[in-house]
Amino acid sequence: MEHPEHPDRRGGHPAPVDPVDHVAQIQAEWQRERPDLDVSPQAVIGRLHRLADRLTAELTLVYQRYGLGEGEFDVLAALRRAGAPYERAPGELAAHTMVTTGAMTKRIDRLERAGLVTRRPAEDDRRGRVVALTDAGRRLIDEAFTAHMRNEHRLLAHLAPEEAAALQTLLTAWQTRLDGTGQPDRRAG
Amino acid sequence: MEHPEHPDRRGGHPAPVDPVDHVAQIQAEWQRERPDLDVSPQAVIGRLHRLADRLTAELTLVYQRYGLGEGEFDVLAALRRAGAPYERAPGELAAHTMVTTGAMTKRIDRLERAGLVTRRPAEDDRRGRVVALTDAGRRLIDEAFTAHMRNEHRLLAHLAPEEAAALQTLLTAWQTRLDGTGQPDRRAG
DNA sequence: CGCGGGTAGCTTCCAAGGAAGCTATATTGT
DNA sequence: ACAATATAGCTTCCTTGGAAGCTACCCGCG
Repeated sequence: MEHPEHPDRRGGHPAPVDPVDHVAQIQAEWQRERPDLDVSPQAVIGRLHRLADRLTAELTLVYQRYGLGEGEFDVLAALRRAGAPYERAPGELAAHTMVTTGAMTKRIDRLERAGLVTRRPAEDDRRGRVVALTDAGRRLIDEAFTAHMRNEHRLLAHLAPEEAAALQTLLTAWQTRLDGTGQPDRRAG
Repeated sequence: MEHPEHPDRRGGHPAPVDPVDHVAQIQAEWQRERPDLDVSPQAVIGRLHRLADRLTAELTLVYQRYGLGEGEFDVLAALRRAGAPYERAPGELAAHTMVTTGAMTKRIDRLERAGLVTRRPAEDDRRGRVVALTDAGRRLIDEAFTAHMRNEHRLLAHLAPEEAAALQTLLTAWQTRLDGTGQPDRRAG
């Protein structure tokens, strides 16, 4: 992406934080180099991406404290959310967590190896499998999710309640409208 | 992540779009399973992530039309933005695009193989390298970036100007405040 | 009954980055 | 001047996920 989007990435030695505002600086450079273009959308889209990545980095820190990656956390949370007996089919989990079934197989592999979930054949349909939280898995995700929510509260506390509400409204509206008429950009090159 | 966050991922057969609102549904499930927790932050953080991923998916479609991945697009854009003669050190590019130098090496490898950039030794410092856009590279990124901005305008058009302005303000404020006092969550377990 | 399409999960291969360490070179302190 | 340290870029290995295809199985229809 041109993106001013793309903030942090996670580990490594990526860039220092910019003084004024990285996005604004990038816009200024484009202004100079391509004065024929109106790059104002970057102010929103770029900042949205940077903020999302920043938040992801913060949230990931908590997952790590429980020995979980983002993917594993997602799966455990989906199982926990399902309610007792904390079971779901791999395909359901894939749909819920928005990854392919191939990715889900591997996530479950890791969680099974860690003793956090079990995998057994489904009773009715012999193609099917049932993934279930173990006791250790349930305890872990309960603890981790509690810490996760504490963390989200902490992050959101930087906004006043009205600001948070306004932000939520705008995000929901945009998403909804994209889903609505949202045909992708079809124009040729 | 628990995340309602994590929307689309890109390819594959990930989930269908939810009727009401995936995030709201997830919140309801947590409400039932963990009534002791206040999961309201998900309404903002989750939706932010879902929207960001949705936008990324849309933007990626345009990069693909030019045979570029997100990473390559970023590098070409950073070089183009630098102004004539469109040159930068790999380390600068890594910092600008927020990836490790290892990732940058590989991006440059791909772009060099595609004939879009060249790599030559720096004159003053014999450890250094200079990455430069080729003519083909400059032409491609100029075209691709034009299409990219068209695409961003299209996506942003779903918001009224005042909405976009308000969103930008909120995003900037949040990011700034996170950068400010933003110590990560240090609490143990 | 048994054939054929659809479905579920898994496997294999590939793409892209991060982490850490290597090499060559620059810089700094004494 | 020269040893110690820092820096630039690259390389290697590992992780994660997507793409596509495989196998087993279900189910409906002739």
